[in-house]
Amino acid sequence: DRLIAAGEKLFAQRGLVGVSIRELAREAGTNSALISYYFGGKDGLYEAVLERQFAPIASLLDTVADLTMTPPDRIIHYARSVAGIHGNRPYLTKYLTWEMVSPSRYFESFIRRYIQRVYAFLHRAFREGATRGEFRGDLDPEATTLALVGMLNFYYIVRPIRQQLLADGAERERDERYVLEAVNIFLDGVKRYENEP
Amino acid sequence: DRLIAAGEKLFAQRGLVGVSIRELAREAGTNSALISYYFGGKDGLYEAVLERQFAPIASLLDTVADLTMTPPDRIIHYARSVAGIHGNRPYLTKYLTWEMVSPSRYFESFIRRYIQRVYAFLHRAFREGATRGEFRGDLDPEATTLALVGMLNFYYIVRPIRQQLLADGAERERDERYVLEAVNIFLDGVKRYENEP
DNA sequence: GTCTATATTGCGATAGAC
DNA sequence: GTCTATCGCAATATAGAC
Repeated sequence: DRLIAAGEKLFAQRGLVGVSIRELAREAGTNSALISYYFGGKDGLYEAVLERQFAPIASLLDTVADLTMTPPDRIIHYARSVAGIHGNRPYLTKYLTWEMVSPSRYFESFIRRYIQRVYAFLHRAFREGATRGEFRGDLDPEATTLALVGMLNFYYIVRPIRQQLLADGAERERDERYVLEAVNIFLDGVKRYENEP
Repeated sequence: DRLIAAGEKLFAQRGLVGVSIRELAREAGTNSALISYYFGGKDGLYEAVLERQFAPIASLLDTVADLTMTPPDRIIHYARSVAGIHGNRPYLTKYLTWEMVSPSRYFESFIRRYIQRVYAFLHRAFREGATRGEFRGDLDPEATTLALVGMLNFYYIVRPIRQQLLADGAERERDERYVLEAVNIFLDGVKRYENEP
């Protein structure tokens, strides 16, 4: 549907309250009455857009939650998946950020759930890694989780600003290099000392 | 001025377009005509609020840019300062995030300048640390800078969500613990290997 | 300086033609 | 199913009383 495509673009740029139904209709090449007809109003279109944006995340969380992998491998796999998701969905970070800075009425229903699943997955990996002696035992799992999630997500939040500073193509490759380097730093900082008891 | 105080609170919660001058006037206990009288309109009030929020940052950047310190100490000092600033200015992260997700017309004028100064400071610390042999020589300074800034700033972005998950007081102390632990992980991940040439 | 009252514009939603 | 026209409302800004 062209209206959803228009919504994905405009809501990402200016948020739910920043876009009018007339703009949405113009972008989609139709009229504003169809938004009410198909989605019951502007909020309904926004909800449909959110669902489209977050739909593939659940399945990728399933893939990454393979507990036969070692905790460090799980984290590396997770980080690579994050890069893949954001590569395919350039607006996803925008929606996450919009919903964190000013939650819509749809935040509680499923965005919060996605955040909790990611958090639980990483939290568990850190606890298991510490038990198995792969990670330092003195780390607070909550802080460690937030540090990793922050390193990875903030990169995509500042992406538009960064692109203005360093203009050129090959962004996809640059994103992958960043994720690998960040995880590298993180895992070196998190791993068990050689002489730790 | 009570209008600025009202603006700091409401703009942080719902952004520039999400707040009406009537709400601002009600929050300040006056009427909406005074916003135009004193600030020339809603945008002018928003600009005044932004200036108040970002004013103390420049001086703190000066403090932290003491080049007699070693690069690792500079980074620790910077991280502590970040925690201090956000402790005193609970809305600052909101304004940074709002301006990153949907830049207002004031973004270019001084928010971008603040970002560039922080970036330049950290970038320089990493380059010098690598030259002096305190940090690994194979790290990309840009990625390293973004990883650290992301670890620290993302923590404050998700702070409201985290507080709902883990309800209790003593937040200030928890913030400091997080910053110390994150920097610890980061510096361990970034430091020169023992047997590196 | 501070207020009320109002002019003007743009919003979301909908009625009704086709 | 898609359009135009419009209703009712809330937005910002301002004129003018005090």
